[in-house]
Amino acid sequence: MKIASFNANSIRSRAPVILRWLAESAPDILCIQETKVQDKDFPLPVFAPAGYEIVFNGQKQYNGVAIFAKGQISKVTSGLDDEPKDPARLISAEINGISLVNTYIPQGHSPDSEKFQYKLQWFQRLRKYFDTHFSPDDPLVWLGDLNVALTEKDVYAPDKLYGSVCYCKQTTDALTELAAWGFTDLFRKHCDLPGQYTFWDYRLRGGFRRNLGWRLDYIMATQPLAEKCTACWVDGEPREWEKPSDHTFIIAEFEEERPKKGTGHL
DNA sequence: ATGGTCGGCAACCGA
Repeated sequence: MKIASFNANSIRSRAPVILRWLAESAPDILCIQETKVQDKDFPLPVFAPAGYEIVFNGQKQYNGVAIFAKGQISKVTSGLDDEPKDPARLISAEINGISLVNTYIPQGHSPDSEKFQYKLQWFQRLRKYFDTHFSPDDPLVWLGDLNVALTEKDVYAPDKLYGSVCYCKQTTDALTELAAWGFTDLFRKHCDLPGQYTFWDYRLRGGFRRNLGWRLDYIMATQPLAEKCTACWVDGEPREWEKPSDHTFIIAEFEEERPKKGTGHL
């Protein structure tokens, strides 16, 4: 069983990339952020041949989240509980007995801005959301573009970049504290290497080739699922795609539930 | 090089 995450930066523009990746990687679940499309314009016919059930919640121009799944999707909700709910930044569902929370956390603009305070509040509100709806004992996956690089291994130039909205004390503390609710960072569980990124700024010349990246996209899981995770890796070369992008895919693999011996018919 | 390039959408905002 495989679960993946991808910031599409426009699902309509990135559709050919997503279709090809789905065919190659065959995830059971793919969560997408920054679809940048209103629900009435979501390109369902484009993705129909891939054979996924799709749920989504978007808005005009910015944000937007979606879940693709091979299994049946149930209990779909959007947004945080309190105002502003930000329904185009959080979509939750249940698939094959697993709860999923797919988030696109605010980027923060600059550390001295109101938008940065809003970003920090988002982590506080998300903790309340987890407290209200889940227990750390539930099989729960929280994934998406969290807009935080957790440690010096997660950015290309930690000394130079420390203090930016996606890598500073407030944001790394916010994510560390929220993860302490009961989540394991599945990528870090399996790989201790620096230089493993999911985002490269378009504006840096040769940024991908020079690996001037950030690890901003995560697959987090509670203990019952984290212990079943057998691998987690970043996948794809986004500057080489037919529609080059600034994010790449992250994917986690879990043990299949196997029928127990001796319980079948002879 | 304290820069620059995308996407949506039609002048700029957001990343």
